[in-house]
Amino acid sequence: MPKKPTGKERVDPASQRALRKFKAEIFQVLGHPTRIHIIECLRDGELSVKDIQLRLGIESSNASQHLALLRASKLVTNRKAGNQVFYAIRDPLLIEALDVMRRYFHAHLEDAMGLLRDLREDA
Amino acid sequence: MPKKPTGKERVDPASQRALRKFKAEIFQVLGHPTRIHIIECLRDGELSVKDIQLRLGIESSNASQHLALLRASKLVTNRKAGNQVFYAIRDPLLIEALDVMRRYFHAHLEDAMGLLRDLREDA
DNA sequence: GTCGTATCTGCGCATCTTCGCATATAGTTC
DNA sequence: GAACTATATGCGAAGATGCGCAGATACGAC
Repeated sequence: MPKKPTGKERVDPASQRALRKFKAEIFQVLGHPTRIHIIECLRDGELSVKDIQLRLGIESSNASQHLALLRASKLVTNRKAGNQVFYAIRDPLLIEALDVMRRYFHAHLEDAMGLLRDLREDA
Repeated sequence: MPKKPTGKERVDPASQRALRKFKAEIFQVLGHPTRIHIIECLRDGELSVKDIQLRLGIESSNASQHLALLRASKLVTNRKAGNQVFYAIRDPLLIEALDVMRRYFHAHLEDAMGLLRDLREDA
């Protein structure tokens, strides 16, 4: 997609709308603490649903529902192995993007919650 | 503050939970097409509410509500100038983060193609 | 086949979101 | 002061979301 130095690019407005909707859906999927937690757990490799459920301390149905959302938005992949299903982050680019977001979060933590000034993150 | 001196976790779980909640709130604010649109419009500089409302073609109350959310989450700043209020992106780091996300979005545009097709069929 | 475990899905309920309309507040101009 | 524009806020309805529980499905062990 070449960029035109002219003022306005002529792109189909419907496509623009659809692209924004697509972006918003991705962000919305990321917009829940449990799903953030799941993705953070998957950062270092795949996990079974049971693993995730135990780590987060949630109902299995709840885990399933969140995983279904992550699956539907193509953020994760699922691999069936015998009795269980293993989930993993689909594209390492997502991790990279989240790392940049993490820089933003930490730069503005104090704005939103001054109580957590002593928060540290292990790299 | 309950801390685990095990060496495995260096941050207490309550803070971790709070941090995830904070991240989720930011993502959720980004998780709406209208707010995505507003931020994209503000990319190149500040705009008044009226400008935004006209560009997006939405009710002024609707614009105000979305801007209130962006304001509450500290993603934008608002500057009152006489009769009107100008909004701007607060931290260029957000733009940087969104650019990385954009790379992710474009890498997975195929996933969005289904959306595009559905939208075209509606129109 | 039966039993036990892992995962998913349907349902009901409570809560949150989003929109437009109406109204309120602030600033400018006369 | 009145009249006008620009933003913000309250309200209510329609829809979306999240949770736990119960039930369904799939797989392995026996």
